[in-house]
Amino acid sequence: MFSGLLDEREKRILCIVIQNYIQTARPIGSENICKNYNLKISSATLRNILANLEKNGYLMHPYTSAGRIPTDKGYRFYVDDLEENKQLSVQEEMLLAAGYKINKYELKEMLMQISQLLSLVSHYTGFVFSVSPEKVIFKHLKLIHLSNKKILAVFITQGGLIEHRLIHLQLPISVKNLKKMCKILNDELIGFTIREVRQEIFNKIKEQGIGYREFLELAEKLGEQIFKIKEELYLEGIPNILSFSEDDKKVESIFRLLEEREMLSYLLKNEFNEKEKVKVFIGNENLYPEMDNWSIVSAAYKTGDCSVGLLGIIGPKRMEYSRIIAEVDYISRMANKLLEQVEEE
Amino acid sequence: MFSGLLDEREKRILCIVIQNYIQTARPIGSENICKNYNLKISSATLRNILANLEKNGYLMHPYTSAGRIPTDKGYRFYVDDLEENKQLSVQEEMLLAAGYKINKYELKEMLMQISQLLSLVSHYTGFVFSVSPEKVIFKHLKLIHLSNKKILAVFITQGGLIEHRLIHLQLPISVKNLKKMCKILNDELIGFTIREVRQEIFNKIKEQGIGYREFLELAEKLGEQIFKIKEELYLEGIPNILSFSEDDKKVESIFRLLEEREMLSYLLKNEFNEKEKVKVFIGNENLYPEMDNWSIVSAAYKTGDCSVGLLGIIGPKRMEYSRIIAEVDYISRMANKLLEQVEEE
DNA sequence: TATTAGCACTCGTACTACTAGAGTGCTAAC
DNA sequence: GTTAGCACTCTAGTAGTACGAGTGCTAATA
Repeated sequence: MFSGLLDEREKRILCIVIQNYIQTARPIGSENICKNYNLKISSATLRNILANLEKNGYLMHPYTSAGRIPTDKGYRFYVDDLEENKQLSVQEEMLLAAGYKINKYELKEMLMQISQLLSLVSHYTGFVFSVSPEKVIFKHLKLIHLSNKKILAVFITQGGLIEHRLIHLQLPISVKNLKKMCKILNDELIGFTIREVRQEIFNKIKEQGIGYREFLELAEKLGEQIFKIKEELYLEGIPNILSFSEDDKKVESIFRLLEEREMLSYLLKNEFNEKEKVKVFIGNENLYPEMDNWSIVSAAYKTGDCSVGLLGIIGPKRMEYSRIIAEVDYISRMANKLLEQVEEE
Repeated sequence: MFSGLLDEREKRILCIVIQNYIQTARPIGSENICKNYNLKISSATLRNILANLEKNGYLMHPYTSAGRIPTDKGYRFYVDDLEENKQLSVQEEMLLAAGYKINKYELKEMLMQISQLLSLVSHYTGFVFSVSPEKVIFKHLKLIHLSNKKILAVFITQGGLIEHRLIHLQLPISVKNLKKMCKILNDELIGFTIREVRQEIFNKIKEQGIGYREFLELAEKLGEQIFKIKEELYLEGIPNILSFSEDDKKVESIFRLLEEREMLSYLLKNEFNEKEKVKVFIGNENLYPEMDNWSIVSAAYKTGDCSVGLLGIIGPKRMEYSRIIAEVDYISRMANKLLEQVEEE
């Protein structure tokens, strides 16, 4: 028996060890496996196999006479092996479809609700990480004249995001001029990303040569105040994750990590390109030492303008991957469908 | 020495015990107090005093030969005693004033930033609990015609809250009719609370006798979709609270409690009337058993229309009350000032 | 060559026993 | 009212021990 690939029996046993550990959070030993699973081999043979799996890095044991627990490589194998049959049961799917009404009227609220849904069904912590401003495309701007010095600006992106802001001007502007300005901006800026809009808006107005000072002021303030969307993170079900603190008290560092958003931003930018498949990041695969005992199951979602965000769940490394992957997969597909609808309408 | 009120020396010693416990999280005994604080009495006298304080319910000791720790009543005394000189140092005040730029352009974002600020300076978990819809007063509605069947509705409350929503109609509506509808609603609904608006909007349109079916549809959808604001809770600095889990793992239950919002809603409705003073809720004073080891320091804030919300921090019962009270006080006054500005402008 | 039984060995957990020390409460003297 | 002295109590920490789960190795077996 040389190292390298695993034969069927080894796979089977590896999966048993992992599933057992996921369920019980305890190491399991050869004797116990023999007793509980009807493998037609003795515990001695099993020990040989386990030793081999350990030699190849799939398992480890915390001390000499403890049973085996999976390594990250072990989990990785398990998850990859699983990935094919990640299907929700019909009941679950119906439950998900029927049991939750997502609000389609406001993108932000919708994202929040999706993250709630993720937490609800997974029993871990759900997150939705919104799209980065480089990818969001401007569609339409409305400037509403509340008074000569008070303008309500509302813009809509191609993905259906709506942002509003109250703008206070130093120099008064007339209704007529406001309309003019609005038309110019809509004509000039359509199709730009929000970041570009922010950079260009002042110049566009200047170029037009209609250099009323109030135009320039408004353009400047619009750029500063409204075209300034940022990545947002919706986290729901935080208490769920707390119940898994188990051995170490590193939960705190996880939340610090999440609050910084850097990690999710990194994943979004580097790990998800076009495909919208569910991806699993196990323990140290996340590159952050704080994530040592945790895994992320996530998928990208697309808004109407093809910008991408990230959604998924964070849970302990020993999570029920098969269930969770199926759930995240389902919800991400649901999210994409919902977002398409927002766009169409 | 009969029970009842505390004399100066007793007060002094009570405060020493509490401060010590706040700093070290350990019981302290008579001998130690004598050694470290220059009281001109022996440890035996001290023991008599401590026993007396315990008899009166200000202190307790977890077991026979442990030192004393404060009870809720003890903390309460300490905090009430403190309340007078809750002043921020000049440096701190300047730091707070200079170090943080609150965004004044969007109420929701502002509230979120305030809660971040609370967490940042207190090192505990900051919260801002927004106003209940019964108290928010309608000011202005804009209906923006995007297409015949697609309306962007934006409304502004007297407190400066802006809400928008995209409305999809079954029956097309013309620009002219939309304007008409908008005018009617603005005339009829000004001064109502949002809850009332929601109840009345359909009737108001009906009463006008201009019963085009598209008017009724729009009125109905407006009521359903946009005049539907709810209490919101901004929580920041969750990791901070996790580092205080100490003895028991009840942090989880705290967060479940917070997610439910009921407690804060209760406080807001029952404990804060007109005055905008900082209030401290210690341990079981909160009525929720989960709060046993935690305290809330909070203050009400007012938006322009005199509706009220709650802000503050949640931290371990043994927190640095004097510092925290001063900070919450300062930030709540700052918030009120900011909100006044929003209104004025 | 793969499988198995047998067995010595390892190490962590759980339990017990013991000690040191911190702190109390009481008493009697000042 | 204050203080010194002292017996008493209880915890935290340490050490010792027994148990048992599990391993890894060896030699026999199919």
